[in-house]
Amino acid sequence: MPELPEVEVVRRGLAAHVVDRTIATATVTGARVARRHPGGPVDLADRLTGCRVTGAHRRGKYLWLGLQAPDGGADALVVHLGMSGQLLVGGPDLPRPRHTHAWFSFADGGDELRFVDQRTFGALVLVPLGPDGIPEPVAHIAPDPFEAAYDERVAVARLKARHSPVKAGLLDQGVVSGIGNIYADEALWAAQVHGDRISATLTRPTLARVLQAARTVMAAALAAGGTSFDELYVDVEGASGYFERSLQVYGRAGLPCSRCGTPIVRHAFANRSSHSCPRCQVAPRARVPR
DNA sequence: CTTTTCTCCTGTATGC
DNA sequence: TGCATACAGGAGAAAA
Repeated sequence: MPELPEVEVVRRGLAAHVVDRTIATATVTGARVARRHPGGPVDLADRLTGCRVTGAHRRGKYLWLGLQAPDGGADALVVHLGMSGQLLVGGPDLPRPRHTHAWFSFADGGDELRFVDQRTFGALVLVPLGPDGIPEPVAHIAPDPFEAAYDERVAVARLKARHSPVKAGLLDQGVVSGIGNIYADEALWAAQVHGDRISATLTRPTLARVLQAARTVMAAALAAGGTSFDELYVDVEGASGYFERSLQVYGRAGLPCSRCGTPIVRHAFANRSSHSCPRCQVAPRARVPR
């Protein structure tokens, strides 16, 4: 997290607050935030200076700002929020939050845009934007369920080809993008499928049901402004969403399943945790090593 | 080639 | 009170 709904909330904020403005100065502190940028932090800041922001875009959990460079070239500032990244707008006279790793002022003298990231898994990259409109750092992930380019049959086929737990497939951004640990658990609960079931052993209609559940739950979360456990997951003005109160399994270990009353269980999954209803979501028989 | 594990990071909660 | 440890987890590299 932040996952697709939270990233989309941020994208909408950028569209409202940053698009059609021109960057006057750019500051990027430290190498880590620019570690994916070939030229490093100084090059990143230099190339942002004077750019006009032409649009705010998203695929899955990746965001990018379309940019018109002073020389007329089309670039994209690709942003991944990682675990704790935030894009916040704030007046230039207001103190920047702790863990602000980059900030941009605009020629109109209005609010700055700040990239704040406590756990530093987030990253910024500036790349040329090709004619297909998808920046190179985003090209390796699959479309998310809200894009016109999304094809459910393709996503089902990819899941059907995997010999791994279906939850691992949902989390693989090359299968379908935008889903993280929270919405994977929520989608599997809604579809009444246990995440440890081997993807290839599930029927195509079942896999389609899981994907549709993921889309439905993420749409509901977006309508609620996203999920916010604390101040880390907020929109560009720092406001929290309220989907947390609608979560059915994530973070609800020991609490009754809203469908059947059985206590929700939490269990280890790939060095993470999964949450499920032991009655609604039947676990696969443990594979016995021999 | 596919799948799993490891690693990056900091604030908060928990246990002794 | 102080210190060690666990946990949160996206995604790419490394290992299996």
